[in-house]
Amino acid sequence: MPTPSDAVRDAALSVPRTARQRARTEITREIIETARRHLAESGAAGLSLRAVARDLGMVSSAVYRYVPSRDDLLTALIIESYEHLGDAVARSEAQLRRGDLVGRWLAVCHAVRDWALANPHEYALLYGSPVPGYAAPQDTVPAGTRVPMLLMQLSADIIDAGMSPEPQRVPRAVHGSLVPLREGSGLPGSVPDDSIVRGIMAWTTLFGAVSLELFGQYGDGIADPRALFDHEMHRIAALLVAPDQ
Amino acid sequence: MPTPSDAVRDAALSVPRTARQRARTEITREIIETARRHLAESGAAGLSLRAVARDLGMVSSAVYRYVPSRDDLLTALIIESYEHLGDAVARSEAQLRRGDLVGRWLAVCHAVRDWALANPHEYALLYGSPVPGYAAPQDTVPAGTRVPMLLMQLSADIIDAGMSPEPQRVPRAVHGSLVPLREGSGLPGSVPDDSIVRGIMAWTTLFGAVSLELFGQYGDGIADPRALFDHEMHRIAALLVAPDQ
DNA sequence: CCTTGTCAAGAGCGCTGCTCTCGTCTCTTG
DNA sequence: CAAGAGACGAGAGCAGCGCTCTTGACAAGG
Repeated sequence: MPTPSDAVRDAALSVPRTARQRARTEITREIIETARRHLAESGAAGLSLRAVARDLGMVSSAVYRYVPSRDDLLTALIIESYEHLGDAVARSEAQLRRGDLVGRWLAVCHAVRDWALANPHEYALLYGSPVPGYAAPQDTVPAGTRVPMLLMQLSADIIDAGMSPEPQRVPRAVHGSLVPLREGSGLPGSVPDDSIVRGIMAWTTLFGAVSLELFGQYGDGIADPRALFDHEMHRIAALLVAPDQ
Repeated sequence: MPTPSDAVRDAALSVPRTARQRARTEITREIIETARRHLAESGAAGLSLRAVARDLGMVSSAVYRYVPSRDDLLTALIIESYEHLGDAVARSEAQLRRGDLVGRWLAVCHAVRDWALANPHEYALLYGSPVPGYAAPQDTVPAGTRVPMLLMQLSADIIDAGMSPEPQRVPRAVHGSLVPLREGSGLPGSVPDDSIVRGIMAWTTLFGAVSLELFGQYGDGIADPRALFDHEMHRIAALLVAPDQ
């Protein structure tokens, strides 16, 4: 008695057994794929289970054999999109010399921005207002932390290279605030609070800049958003690694 | 022959003449008010013209005499929300001594965050993913730039007080990128590019921090978001005004 | 072979945004 | 003051949505 939730999971793992099960995971994958195409074209708000079914030549009720609900389909798309973004960023960042810390930071920045510009609806789904009530369940967390994790690794590398800026004192309350993050991320205890704060602020500014641009907050006030973005991220770089090179 | 768009505008201006017109602006205002209540409770996605009509004891088609479409209603709510946020921020910032530049910056930060926490759905409507296709027309621009304008004024005051940090060199492309913003904001030409960039980055980090927290990107990694936010904004303060006090 | 379980299809419920018509009421003009 | 022009509320209706339930056909396993 396979439930639709199982189908979504199996489609990701893709470990079929009988012909029935193979067909099942196959169709589930097709549904998610078609939904991803619709998402890219019309955005999350315009994603319709019925339209997806129509595209696949099946009737809407049949889709519910494979997907429990529209929200679950969106959740699957969220996870998939996080992975796509994570892949794009990791791929871009991996091309640089490990010792080129500033270069790696800038690579992450532009990879995020480029991906967001290429996939605006997906980015909006990930980082915009949470659409379906407050859907985002625990399933999306591991995928969603990939980019922040990558930045944490970069922070650790900066420390190892002895390129950290003069550590700044961090208030007691902030130290306590970071405890669950330390535990959840497996960050070595030797990383000082100051570095974590710097990492968070860098990620915050990166996210903020991309979102402001993509969500139209600049209006037509900024002629060349890429130039501004690049400059901003260069300035943040000075926050992350000491300028003495 | 009053069009529904006129009704929405008149409700804001409220200059009635005949009894008919007074009733018209009155009802239009009630519609927007009820819609704002629904927005606060269920979010933009859950806002239904029919539900608003039901709440007002009228039939759905009657609402269309006053509001051209759901998107226009949302646009009206966007403008109203921008004004509310702008009021809250301006009120909070005005309470501080003009010379207390860091204090004014922090007041703006906490006013934005407090308002966002108190009105999450409104904040999501303003700064989250643009819901209705790409609605946000020109009407929302003046209201939407209130907070950034306030920060621009703060930047100008910092310069006037001679408290600006050592100006940093700004690339040619970035200078050009800022031209339309200079023209649109009536900023005095004496304000250097560097100050504008600092202002944009401050606004970017403020916006990013509030959005990351409100949209659930911190997960449960941050125990005391307010403490972290306050600390981050203090650090940004050092970017805006020279630490020599 | 035959039972069990999976499947696609269709009908249907309640909701949505939006349009059109119709009878009524009000304001304005002759 | 009366008559025509215009604004209005109510209702029916269309197409779409998410989702549920029933029905009949098919395949898998005992």
